[in-house]
Amino acid sequence: MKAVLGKRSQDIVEDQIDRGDYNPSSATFRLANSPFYLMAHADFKYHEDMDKVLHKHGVSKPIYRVMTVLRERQPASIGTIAEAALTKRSTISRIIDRMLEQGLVTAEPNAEDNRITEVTLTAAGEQRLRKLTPIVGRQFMRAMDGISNRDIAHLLRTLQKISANLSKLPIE
Amino acid sequence: MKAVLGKRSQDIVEDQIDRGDYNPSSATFRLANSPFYLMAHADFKYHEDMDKVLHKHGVSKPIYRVMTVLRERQPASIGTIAEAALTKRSTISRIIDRMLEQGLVTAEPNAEDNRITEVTLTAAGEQRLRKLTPIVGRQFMRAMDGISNRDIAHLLRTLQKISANLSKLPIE
DNA sequence: CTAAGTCATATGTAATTGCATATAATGCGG
DNA sequence: CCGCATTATATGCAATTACATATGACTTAG
Repeated sequence: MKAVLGKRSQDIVEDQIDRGDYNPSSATFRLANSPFYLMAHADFKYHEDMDKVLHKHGVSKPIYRVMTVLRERQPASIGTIAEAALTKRSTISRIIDRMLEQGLVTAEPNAEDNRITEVTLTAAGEQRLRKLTPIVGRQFMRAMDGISNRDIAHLLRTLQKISANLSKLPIE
Repeated sequence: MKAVLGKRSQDIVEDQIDRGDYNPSSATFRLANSPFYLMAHADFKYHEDMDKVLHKHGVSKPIYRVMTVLRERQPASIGTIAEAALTKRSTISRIIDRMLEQGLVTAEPNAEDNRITEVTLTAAGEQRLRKLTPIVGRQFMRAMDGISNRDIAHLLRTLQKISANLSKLPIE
């Protein structure tokens, strides 16, 4: 593609052609400048410290994630939880087993469709979650130190666009 | 902190106090507006499709991640790879075993310090990586569709700040 | 120069996850 | 109303991961 008058060719390359260094297929690509690597890195560090604290309260990372999903919509089916928690259904099925043993949730068949298992937080589950919330809140504040709410809003918009793009039909 | 003349109090609250809805301990918090959930979601979707394609080429997600680390610095020790690949050392040790079986890497003890295992991509490993690169590149372009390079640069800066914050001393 | 301490990796074992499949319930075409 | 396809979950089994610990190599105090 040729440069257009009034717009530097560099801009055209950067904005519309190949994403330059950002593209993992670029010769000058570096992980430290890769959006997806940095997302994974930030998410990893965020949970790394937190998991240790959560474990002291008998809650693993996947269990915590299921609890946060249930906080928003209850009751929820195994499939719904799996999708929201980014985990396979069979795995969620077993995580719910562990949560049942701990008395954190109940699991009842749906009255209208007996195939569906409806999972609900128990009072104990709700209480456990409330206990953990401030810990997670502090970690969040720590992560966002020195970042304006305007920048967080911008981050959200970009991440939402990326998620939406990737929910369209896949490659190949 | 007091309001400063010339700055609306709303800005002060939004920029400096409690992060409002973004904070996981807020009563109005929603996963769909949570930066860390969205990072995990975007990263998950990004790899979900890609892994299927990579598997056809005999490369799993962790193996691919190790290869991208090695592309940047070679040779690299088990510990170095583990840190960069966000995976435990013992796990990397076994992943390298599998890569050795596939002839993707060599592993030699460091001449000066015999404890260290130096891992290097073989010619076959380099070739495999080159073969996969355009596939990953297409997935990246798909993810970033409709997002300007300016926004990507902004995203990077914010993610780098978050990572830096989380690399400081942990909570509790 | 030696013994204790530290460091890097490897490995035994247990737990977790995912794939493939089984089971059971619902929906639908005829 | 029947049988076949589909859907939701559960489970046997294999692979992966992590924790705890072992092994071997370097480092350093004395």
